[in-house]
Amino acid sequence: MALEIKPSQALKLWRQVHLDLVQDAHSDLSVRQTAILLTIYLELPPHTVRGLASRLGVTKPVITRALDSMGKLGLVTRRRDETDKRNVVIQRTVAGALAVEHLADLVTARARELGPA
Amino acid sequence: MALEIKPSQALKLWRQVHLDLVQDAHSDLSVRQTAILLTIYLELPPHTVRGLASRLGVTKPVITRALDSMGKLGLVTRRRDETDKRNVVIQRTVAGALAVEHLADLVTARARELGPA
DNA sequence: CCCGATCGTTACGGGGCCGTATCATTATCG
DNA sequence: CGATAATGATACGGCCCCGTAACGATCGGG
Repeated sequence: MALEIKPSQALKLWRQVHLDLVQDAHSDLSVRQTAILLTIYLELPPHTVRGLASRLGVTKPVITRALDSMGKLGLVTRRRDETDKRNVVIQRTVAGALAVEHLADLVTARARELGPA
Repeated sequence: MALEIKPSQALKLWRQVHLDLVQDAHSDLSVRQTAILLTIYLELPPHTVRGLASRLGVTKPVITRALDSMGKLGLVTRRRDETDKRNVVIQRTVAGALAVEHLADLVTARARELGPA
């Protein structure tokens, strides 16, 4: 059951949601951070720094720094893996889940307003 | 003719396209720059710095700097308005149109791959 | 004609993110 | 036990973006 969307509709949707994001003071996430956040909340745990780095095709420091920033915003938490203390397990938070849900609402709402052109 | 999309589909779409953008070396635009680019290419000309600033809810220097960056990438061009030499008219370019088209293809392709959940 | 208003740009200080290289900690294997 | 590998964090230098404030150029009304 694929989602049929015309290129012009896709652009309108993309633009409108981005306008919303720019004006929303709480949405200060970069493209990379958004990709990380959604991967954490959509793919099955556990998530590690290394796993996210290879999944996104970026270096590990990118993930570490993004987790620092998102941690300050309360969107994710880190905990050491007790079975292998080298690993760090990234955990979801209530605030993070709310942010993801907010984004989903934003996209669906703007999609609903799209015209046929 | 609204576009019906479920929240879970919206999130999957958003995530997948963002993963593509992160891995695409040519896509180095921030959220703000993307909003500006799409506004220029989707809304009717003429576009001015002041108009874009008020449309996005940001200050004028933000627009000026974004146009500088996007100009270096060849995505837009500026020209002084001869009738009122205080104004600057932002113009589209072939490279910018291609970039917008590429984004549209990306979104539509990923939407087509979505499952029903 | 002049002075205020408007437009876009630039200057400044601050902060964030990047990639590479390196580090400390921990696990693994001979 | 000791050497090696693996994991995540940190240091460094560089670049880009931000918001505020100021600036030069241009227009327009009195």
